[in-house]
Amino acid sequence: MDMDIKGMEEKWAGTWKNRSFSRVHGKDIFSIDTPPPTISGDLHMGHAFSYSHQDIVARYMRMKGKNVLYPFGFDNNGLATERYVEKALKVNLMSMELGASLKICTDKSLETIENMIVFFKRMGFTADFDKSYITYSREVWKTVQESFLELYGRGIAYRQDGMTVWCPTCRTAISQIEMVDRTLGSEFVYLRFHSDDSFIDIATTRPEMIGACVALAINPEDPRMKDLEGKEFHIPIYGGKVKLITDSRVKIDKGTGAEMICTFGDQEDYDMWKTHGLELKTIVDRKGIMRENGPLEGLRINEARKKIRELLKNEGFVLKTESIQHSVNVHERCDTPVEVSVSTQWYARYMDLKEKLIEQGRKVQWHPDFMRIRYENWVNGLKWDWCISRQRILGIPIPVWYCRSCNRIIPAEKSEIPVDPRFADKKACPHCGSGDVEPERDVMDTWFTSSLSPTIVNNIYGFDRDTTMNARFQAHEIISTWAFTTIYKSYIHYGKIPWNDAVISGNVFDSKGEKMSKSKGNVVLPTDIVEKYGADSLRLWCVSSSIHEDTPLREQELTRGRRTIIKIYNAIKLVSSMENGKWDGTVKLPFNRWILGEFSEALKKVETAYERYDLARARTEIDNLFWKHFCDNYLEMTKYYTQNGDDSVKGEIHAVAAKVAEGILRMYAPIIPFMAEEAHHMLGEDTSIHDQLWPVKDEPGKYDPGEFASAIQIIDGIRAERSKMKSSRTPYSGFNITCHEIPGKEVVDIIKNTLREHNLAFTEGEGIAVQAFI
RNA sequence: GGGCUUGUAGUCCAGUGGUCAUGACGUCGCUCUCACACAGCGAAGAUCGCCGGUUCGAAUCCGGCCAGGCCCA
Repeated sequence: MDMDIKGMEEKWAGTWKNRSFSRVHGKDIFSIDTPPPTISGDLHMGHAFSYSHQDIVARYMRMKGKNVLYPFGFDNNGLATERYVEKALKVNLMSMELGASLKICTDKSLETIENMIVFFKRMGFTADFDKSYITYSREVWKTVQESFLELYGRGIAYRQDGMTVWCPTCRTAISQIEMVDRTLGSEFVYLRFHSDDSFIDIATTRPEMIGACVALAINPEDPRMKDLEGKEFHIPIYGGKVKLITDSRVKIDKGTGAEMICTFGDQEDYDMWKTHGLELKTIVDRKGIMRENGPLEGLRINEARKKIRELLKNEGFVLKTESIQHSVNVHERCDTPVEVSVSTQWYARYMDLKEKLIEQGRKVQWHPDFMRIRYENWVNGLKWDWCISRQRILGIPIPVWYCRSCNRIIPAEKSEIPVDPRFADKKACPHCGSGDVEPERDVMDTWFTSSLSPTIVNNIYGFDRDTTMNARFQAHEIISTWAFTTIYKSYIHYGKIPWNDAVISGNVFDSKGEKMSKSKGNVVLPTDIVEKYGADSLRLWCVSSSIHEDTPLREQELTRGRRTIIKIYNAIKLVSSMENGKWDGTVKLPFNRWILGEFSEALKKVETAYERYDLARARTEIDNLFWKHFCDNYLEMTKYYTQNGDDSVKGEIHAVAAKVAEGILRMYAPIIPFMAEEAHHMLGEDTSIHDQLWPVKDEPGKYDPGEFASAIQIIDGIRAERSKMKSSRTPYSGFNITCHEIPGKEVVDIIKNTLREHNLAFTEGEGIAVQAFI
């Protein structure tokens, strides 16, 4: 009979829709720091994948009697949401009135969140959606602004001129995350700079920046150094002089081994400028137009580059040009090479904390452990403090004002927050009393918010805000952002680690192992998978490889998952049809003792695997117990005896089969909550399996599955031999079995009855061999 | 370019020193046996990325190389 998986799942999803699985009182708490999904569009397989892992662990921990704190949030602030809203509603937020665009963003994201929750519940996720938070909310603002104020008060958050990356096409500041590397063809121009009595040759891809040249640089190891040290060189075309400086970052073997430093051609220029305290000359505006009061005035960058090359050639400064391929940072959205400039930004200081942060990272248990190395590499490689301000609209406002009269920063009072200075009434400067006060218009980097997820959760649930959570689940590509900033914030605020365990997950790929993306057209929607295979099958796919592994979405895994569900349904149907009989409580039948032994051993392995977050292993062990031991062998053996046995035999089989079946279902329950619940009810239960506890093991050694192992081997051997005979259409009347120890009559009868082969002859000998005879 | 990581039958995955390398999907045989043909039983299919080293013995440890992924430059 065909099974209606979809109908079954929807029945239970309906039952659970309005119940809460939340149980966060008492002491023995297991808390999960869940990633708030970014509100940026459709649900994707990554959501289904990583949230399934968390839900499986949450369900397991509940069965172990833990009070599971499984909070949930949605991240609806930041650039990703802005873009999503702009695209979905075809609006330009930056050109609208601020209040209106914020409202549009909030409304649209709330609508999207509703849809996400519907799907998450359909997946069977048991997070505490009733109490879920959104990052763009007053409650979260409060936590985040408190954090900012504390950092400001302690001098950790500071305001300074710093590098900004601009996209001249989109006319906006962008973050490092939005840049991608492109290899582009370009031209290396070799130029000669003269001093009064000497010269030096440099090579550059950006000759148009020569008007912003503030120094020439050479490696300190360079042999030309001793002749040229301290000399000043004339800037071609523009006049004026620049000094030659030395810096080990200049590569001796690149170009001529000398560079011109301009403010700013690229990030390296910025680094040099900062390190050596050079002058600032700005000649490119934010639209990518030259503003220099020179020959290039008013030209676009590309036009300026052509023109300056001609001018330099005509004046005899160009030695040669060569075509090269080099890597350029471009804006991922429009492919325009980015420009670097300087603007005033807020920073959070951590360059002085590297060692401490590595130490903190080592207190966290990483799963798998090598993810810790990625974290440490990141911390070791940090070069600048964290720029936390963003020139966007949808973000948590930085709660400060500036006094125009005494130029001081006025932070919000603790009692004022949450506050949006952009809308707050103007106030008088507490320092000089002036009413000429200007609000900060920048908002914070979304990671400044995400980094506080444990604090946000602790606040919502009324725990001390520095409470260390049990486990963080997150993907590996955001170790350097989310995991890192969270560890940093926890250390700064509380001197503690945010969680004991960090469970790192991989990405979802398409069936060919490639990343899913809209442009490739290989996106598979989780909702479609649920429709076709069911949520349980999808959850089974989620544990088809280790959590941290990048996992391709393969049809075959989903097929296998669906087969598992159907198999469970049928096996449980058989068990539930068994007669009750009478049983005195002692397990006498050898196959009953055997399956109880196998069950106990599997239970131990599955438990260990769950504890280690090794969900794939847990699933494999349960599958093996269920399919191979329980269905293929155990249930086959019971058939003869449930038909022909007396009442006590029937009673014993029914009791053991039901016990093992229920135990298997409980082991499966965290992974496939729908089928487990359905089957639990088929066995005559009227409670929910998800309110039951983890099965208790029999005392070790009570049932030794090894006692029956040779019987299983003999059965396997006869099956193989019989199949061979039938395939080749060779007639046979019985089997000769050679084995090292001939089983007793009871076991021989079980073998005979199971296989319905009654003509078996046993001989003592080495190993186990089976041969058919005519 | 650097760090981390992965590379096992047509496909996906398990296995971290020792009998003929696990399981699944697919393929092929046989069987519609009273839970299940969305099944059962069986078969074929792997030079365990390549090269070298350690070892009595390596898929498993070490080194190098090649290819994919992620992060960073």
